[in-house]
Amino acid sequence: MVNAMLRRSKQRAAILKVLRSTSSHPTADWVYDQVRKEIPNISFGTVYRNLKLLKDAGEILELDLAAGPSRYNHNVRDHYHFRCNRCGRVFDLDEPVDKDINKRVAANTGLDITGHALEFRGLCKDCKT
Amino acid sequence: MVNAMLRRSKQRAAILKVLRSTSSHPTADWVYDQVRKEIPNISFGTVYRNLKLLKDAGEILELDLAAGPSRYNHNVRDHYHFRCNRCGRVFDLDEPVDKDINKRVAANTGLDITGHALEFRGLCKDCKT
DNA sequence: TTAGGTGCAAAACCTTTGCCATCCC
DNA sequence: GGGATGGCAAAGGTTTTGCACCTAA
Repeated sequence: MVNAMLRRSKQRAAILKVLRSTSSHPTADWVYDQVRKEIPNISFGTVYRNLKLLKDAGEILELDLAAGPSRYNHNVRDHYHFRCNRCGRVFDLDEPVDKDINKRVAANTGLDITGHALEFRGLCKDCKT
Repeated sequence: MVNAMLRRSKQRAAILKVLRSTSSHPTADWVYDQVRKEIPNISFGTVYRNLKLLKDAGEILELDLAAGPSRYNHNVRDHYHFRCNRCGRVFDLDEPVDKDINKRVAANTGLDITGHALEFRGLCKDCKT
């Protein structure tokens, strides 16, 4: 519950270094491969444990767009989502979809952008107490 | 590759009915539990197979916000992401974060909104050929 | 000294797949 | 009949966890 004291370890330092060396958002698997170049016998458990510790300590971010099992929906229109932080349920939102933002960001970045996904977070009506 | 012919089956019909009965975005596990009330001996494999078939047929959507393994990032500022449709890599974007949109959507929906995640899709510079 | 950290391996989860019987067209 | 579909179970990929041994403070 309370902040556990984080001790130094070369494994954690190496993991952090690898993460800071890239501008992409690697998977645990990729981090493991990279760190093994420096610490050949590091284990997967250690990588996962440290990613979790670093995340809890606020030193890194886990891409929460990729959280939990797949979810399915019969609504095939383009739309946005809301995910409740407490119960985890996901609902459709009836908000207008911003069709220009793809072009704006494409112009700014030079990337070839075909779409976007937007998910809001908070408490749903049931969980609001 | 070509559209396989979709034949009728009571299992697939039941799965679709369950999905259409809810406004949330259930997991395969939840769908399985619901469908079992009607078809007690349906199997998990059938649920997954049909979710995939229905998705490929465009009848339902898989929430692609929850795709693939977790990804980690040392950038803890609030920021948006770009995911390449071809190579799958994820990058940070240096676009301004819209801080007002949470309030706007909260006002429209009555939900308690604390944040949002925005991810753009397309082809990265390396994959653009 | 000692609580936190590691390596290893097993387990837990979620999803896919192979096999063969069954059903629909 | 023959290809699509289903049930079952095994396998696959990702993440977590228990345990005995280390190590930083």
